[in-house]
Amino acid sequence: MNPTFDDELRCEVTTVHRELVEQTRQKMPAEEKLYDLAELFKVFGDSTRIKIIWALFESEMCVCDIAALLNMSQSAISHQLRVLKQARLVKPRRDGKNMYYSLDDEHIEAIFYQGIKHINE
Amino acid sequence: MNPTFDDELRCEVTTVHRELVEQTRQKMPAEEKLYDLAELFKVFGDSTRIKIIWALFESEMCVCDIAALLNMSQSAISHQLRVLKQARLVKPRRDGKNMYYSLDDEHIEAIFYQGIKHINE
DNA sequence: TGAACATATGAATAGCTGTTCATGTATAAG
DNA sequence: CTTATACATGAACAGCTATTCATATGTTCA
Repeated sequence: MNPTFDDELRCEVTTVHRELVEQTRQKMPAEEKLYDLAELFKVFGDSTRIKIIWALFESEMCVCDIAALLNMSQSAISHQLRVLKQARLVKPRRDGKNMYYSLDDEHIEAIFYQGIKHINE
Repeated sequence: MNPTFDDELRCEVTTVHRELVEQTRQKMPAEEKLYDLAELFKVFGDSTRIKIIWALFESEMCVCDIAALLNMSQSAISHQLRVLKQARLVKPRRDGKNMYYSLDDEHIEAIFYQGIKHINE
């Protein structure tokens, strides 16, 4: 069942550029893609996670190293590592009692680099 | 006053790689930079704002166009445009009763492109 | 000037998020 | 087997956020 024209262009006010809106609607990526993109950036949108990732640019680290580096509790770091792992941004490696985490994506640096360029303007 | 060695390496557990932690600490950007970076990504971390930005890749649009395109209220869009404006990601242009918004940053596309590459893996 | 339109904004609220605390699980060593 | 260590995890809670609702501001036109 197609939505009606009114459904697609509902707006409290009346000055809508119908053609532009229709064209843009058709060029937009699937709703799900845009949602996933927002979810990815949401993961980057926390300074603790940003710090963890930046630390891992340097080297893989165990949980306790990261906790000491950021002066935060082991539990807090572990929770955040789980978020990063679920987003497939870091991956764990067990060595005895320690879990070593490292970056699992080659795009992160490019994303951060562009972000830095923006905030430096 | 320098913090003590204990202050810098506090961790509930004991296996800390002191040298690595110290080296990494010195290579980390200033706390404020990392905070600002997180704030920037936080702006991208909402699907409504992602959709607005994506729409503006196509063309500048007035508030009502965007509201119609996303089938959301004018007020909701206006609030989000304010967030984007404060982050210096969009800029407004008045034409009569309408406010036209357009992108105000050339890094956004590169950031989104890398993000898309990650979620497509 | 007054009415209609387009947008902005403050208050309120429901839903989400990051940390802490307590506790569970996995590994190593004696 | 027991203990200690390193990490994970569930519950709880405080703080934040995105939307709605009501209303204000700014612009055009008659």
